[in-house]
Amino acid sequence: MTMTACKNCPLRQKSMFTPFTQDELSFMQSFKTGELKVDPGTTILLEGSNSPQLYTVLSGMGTRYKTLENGRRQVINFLFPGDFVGLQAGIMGEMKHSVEASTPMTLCAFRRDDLWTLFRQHPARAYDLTWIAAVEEHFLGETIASLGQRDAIQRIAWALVRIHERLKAAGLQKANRVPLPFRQQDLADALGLSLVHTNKTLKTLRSKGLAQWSDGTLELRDIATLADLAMIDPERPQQRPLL
Amino acid sequence: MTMTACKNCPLRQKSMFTPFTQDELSFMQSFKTGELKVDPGTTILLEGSNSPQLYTVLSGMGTRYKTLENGRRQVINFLFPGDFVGLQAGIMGEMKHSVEASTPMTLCAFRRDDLWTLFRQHPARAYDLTWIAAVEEHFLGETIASLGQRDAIQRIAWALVRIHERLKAAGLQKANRVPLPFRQQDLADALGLSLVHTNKTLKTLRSKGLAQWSDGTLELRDIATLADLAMIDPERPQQRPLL
DNA sequence: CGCTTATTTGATAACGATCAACTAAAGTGG
DNA sequence: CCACTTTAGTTGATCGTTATCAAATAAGCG
Repeated sequence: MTMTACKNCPLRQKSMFTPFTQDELSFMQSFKTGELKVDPGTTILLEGSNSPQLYTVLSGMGTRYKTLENGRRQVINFLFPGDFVGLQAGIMGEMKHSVEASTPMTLCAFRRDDLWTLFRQHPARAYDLTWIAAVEEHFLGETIASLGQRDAIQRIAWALVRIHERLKAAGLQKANRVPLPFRQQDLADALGLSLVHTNKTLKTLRSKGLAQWSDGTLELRDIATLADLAMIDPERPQQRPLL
Repeated sequence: MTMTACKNCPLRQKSMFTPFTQDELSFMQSFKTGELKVDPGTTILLEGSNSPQLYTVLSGMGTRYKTLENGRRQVINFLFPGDFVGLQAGIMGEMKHSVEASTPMTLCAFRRDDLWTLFRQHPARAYDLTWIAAVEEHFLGETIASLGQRDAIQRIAWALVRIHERLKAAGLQKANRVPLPFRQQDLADALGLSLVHTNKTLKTLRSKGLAQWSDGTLELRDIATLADLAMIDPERPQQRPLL
């Protein structure tokens, strides 16, 4: 397999301050075990399973979710290009949630067993990984605050703004439009709202001229008002500090 | 300062599989910069600040929370002995939440700048840190599922069972009783419920003989029924897999 | 002994869930 | 090629869980 480290790999993105050494590059090549291409609807990782793989999303989008005993589904977050998947399983030994593709996806696969080698031999990459974990933890904390303290319209405004930011950062924005190939049910499950109420709330935002989401495309027409509605503190783009 | 690595430090707890080397022990000593003792009500870390410190909780309890612009407060989680605090600030450069002591607390303080040294010189400890971050991320995911998919009585049952488990693991259990020195308002803010409804729901659990929480002590009388009520999948104790 | 904080309880209101039905688009198979 | 099915989105009506308001009790505490 001829390859350089994946172009969209977060381990690469985060490395702008600490460039790869030749040794690291060759290690990355051995760390990567292959690319995975999946169709929409495919379950990439299954709750309770013991996956030997870690992944990086190279393209496509998906959902990370838990299923409760009563059948209800909670989408923990959406997966976008550049996201890292499976660190929990990689490090804890068992998946605590499932991952499903919403679009065709290509993923960069790593061997879990190589994680330890990474830590031993490439502390800068290990630090990158922990940085990623810390950033993710931060977003989960914000999600908790949304579910706990925001009402329906605030939650949806918050989600749309954050998703827009994320996709913009991933370079997928064109004139305030970003691709958002999920169903309303997915957003509802992410925000703890019913499908019906999610639909009606989206209609409200639409009729107010704030945001439009249809045919897999999200367009934010008034980000300032949306951010204000959602009580979002203007967040500087995440950027890793120099070591 | 004469010291060994703190007894309750998670970096020590998690190291049962990879014991400290003499070199590491001496590093831990230099890594630790001191102990912090604070009174109830003290804000240990403030949202938006740029703390140069990381902490480990040695004793006492506290809350980790965010405050929204409208003044509402979301408790992200409770802090118990053994918990690690400030990794986000340590690695991202800025606190995204506040930390406040609910009881007198003693904390073990580390210099943030030493984190990188830790990664470079002690990969096993760095791996421990990432393990901790992954476990925390898992719990946040479960919290999201609770806020999104469980109703009031399920949320409270879930929280009480999880808290009980956590305190038991910390060795604070005595005959199904654990210390829980928080206010009902804290639990309400953690679960996204109003104080009034939290109070009424606790009463329901009490009258059903399932759980009793008063005077800072939580007693679970019927854990099986509570876990069933909360739809908790029986979770094996978190234990780090061998490398 | 007033003052504050935490808990408790009842009454009322509202936000969002649930139920039901309909439209539109996209397969699918005979 | 057209019934038939399935999936996603939309809308209206009703119900219920939970928030909000109000007030009372009780426990520290200067």
